[in-house]
Amino acid sequence: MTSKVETVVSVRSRNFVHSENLPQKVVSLLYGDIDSGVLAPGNRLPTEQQLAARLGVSRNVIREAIAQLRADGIVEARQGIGVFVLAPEQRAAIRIDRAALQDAGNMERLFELRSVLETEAAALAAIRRSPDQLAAIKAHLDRMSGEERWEDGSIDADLAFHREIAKATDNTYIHTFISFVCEQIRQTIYYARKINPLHDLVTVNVGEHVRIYDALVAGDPKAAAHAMRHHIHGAAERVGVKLGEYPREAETAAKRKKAAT
Amino acid sequence: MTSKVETVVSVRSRNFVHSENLPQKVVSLLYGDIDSGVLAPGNRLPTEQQLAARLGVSRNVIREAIAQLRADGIVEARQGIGVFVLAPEQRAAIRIDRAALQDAGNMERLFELRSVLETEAAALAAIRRSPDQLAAIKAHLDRMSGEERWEDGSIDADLAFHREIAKATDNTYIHTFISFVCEQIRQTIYYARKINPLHDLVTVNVGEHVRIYDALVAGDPKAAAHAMRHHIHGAAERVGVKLGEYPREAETAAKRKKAAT
DNA sequence: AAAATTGAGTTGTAGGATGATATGAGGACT
DNA sequence: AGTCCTCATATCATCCTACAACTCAATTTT
Repeated sequence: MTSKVETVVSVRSRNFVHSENLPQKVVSLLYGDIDSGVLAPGNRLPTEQQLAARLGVSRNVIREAIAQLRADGIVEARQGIGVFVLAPEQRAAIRIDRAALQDAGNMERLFELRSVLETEAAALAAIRRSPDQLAAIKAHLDRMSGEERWEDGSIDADLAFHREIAKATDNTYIHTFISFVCEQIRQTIYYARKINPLHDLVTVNVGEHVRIYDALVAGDPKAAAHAMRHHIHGAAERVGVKLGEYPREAETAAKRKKAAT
Repeated sequence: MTSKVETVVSVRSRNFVHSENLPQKVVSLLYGDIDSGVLAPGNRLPTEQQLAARLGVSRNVIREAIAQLRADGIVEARQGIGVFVLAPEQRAAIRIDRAALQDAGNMERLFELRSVLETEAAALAAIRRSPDQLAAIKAHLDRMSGEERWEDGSIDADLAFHREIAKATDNTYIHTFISFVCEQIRQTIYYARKINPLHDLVTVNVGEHVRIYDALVAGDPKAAAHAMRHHIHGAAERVGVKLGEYPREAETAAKRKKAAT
């Protein structure tokens, strides 16, 4: 078999809460210990037997959990010695706790990341989009417009619209990252709709998308970036999140006080 | 025990041929079958026992391998039925061969993503950075300046500088994403130095960093973004990659021909 | 003192046994 | 005939024991 070095970007476990595996629980637990510093980088994990005994599961479950951590680059297992926590620089693993996304503050940060990524992506897409990609983007836009209310289909079309733009950047990495974020957004929206019914501002939403699309057609990166940023800020507000001022256009914000973390 | 749903972005590296695990081999094998279409989306995998018998390993090994595929969102195991290959849309898992990073084109895309992310991050950091974070950034800058040539230590300090800025955005997601990209960059640089010795333009490099730092101190997001963008384009050139024009400042580029993907 | 041996501890692999869950076949009842 | 129930079967999920391979340190031997 090939000895490739691969990079895997993965969205783990969709919204099925139904039956979380035992190994998954162990993974969450160990992740928590590592994040909270109980298990610092360089530390050795308890032995598989100890973990099995402490958590009341079999050693196989522990092994599957550790296999995942190892696959994610969080720990390193050395036969005959033990399992060790890797330094954050080495681990290069992103973990987004989806439960944390239900916090409004985290949702705000997620939308901010989205703004950062997609604003520039729109500018790139405006320059590079092919006619075919324009058509695909238009198709999603039409599908979105067809919906009367903000239903699931509309959300799917909305996100597909954004993914298509990301694809039009002709940059796999940007596409990958934005797809990833979009998936998070989808989960977040599903949750947000449970706690408070969203405003049915389809008209506004579609209008914002149309402006983005027009900028792409015109091949105007500046306009595309601006329209995208405006849209994402609007979308954030519609799910109950208020983003800060546009960083690039509002230097005055530099004077506001910032509490140290 | 918590019932968290998690999302993980991970770098998996199995270039170490020395001790490739049995489960890793099985993962590679199944990945290959899925990629090549032998196992199409919707198909059911052979049962654990069949796989174990066919590959001559124990079921535990098969289980660990499948657990990883499941963690990556490639397959879905349903108790009592079997393990099924997910459709690419559902799987939301993209595999990037790191060998591809050694292609100049991919390196260019990676730097482009970096530009997208860090430009905006610099603007945010200019607004939000705390005094402590400024000090930390300065420390990395000094460490970088101390090096005579572009050695490993200098590279580490360089990347740490960027990570610290990402951290100063006060946005965990942005920080995480940029850290991830930085790690890819590090791998890329190590490779790039093998094929052709890099230019030792430490002075230039440090100068660019100083400009970024000054903008952060001044709290000027526009200047920070501009300095960062300029720096990343310069850094890309120093490793032999020429990025396109600044998308936001050069609308004229919209007219250039673009071959469809 | 240096080298070889031994032993304990740990992860890696093997294989069986049992529980949980989904599917489909067959029969009983309406 | 159609519906519902029960049961056998297939499969994953978990548990268990045992052994192999590896590392390290203490012990013994040279």
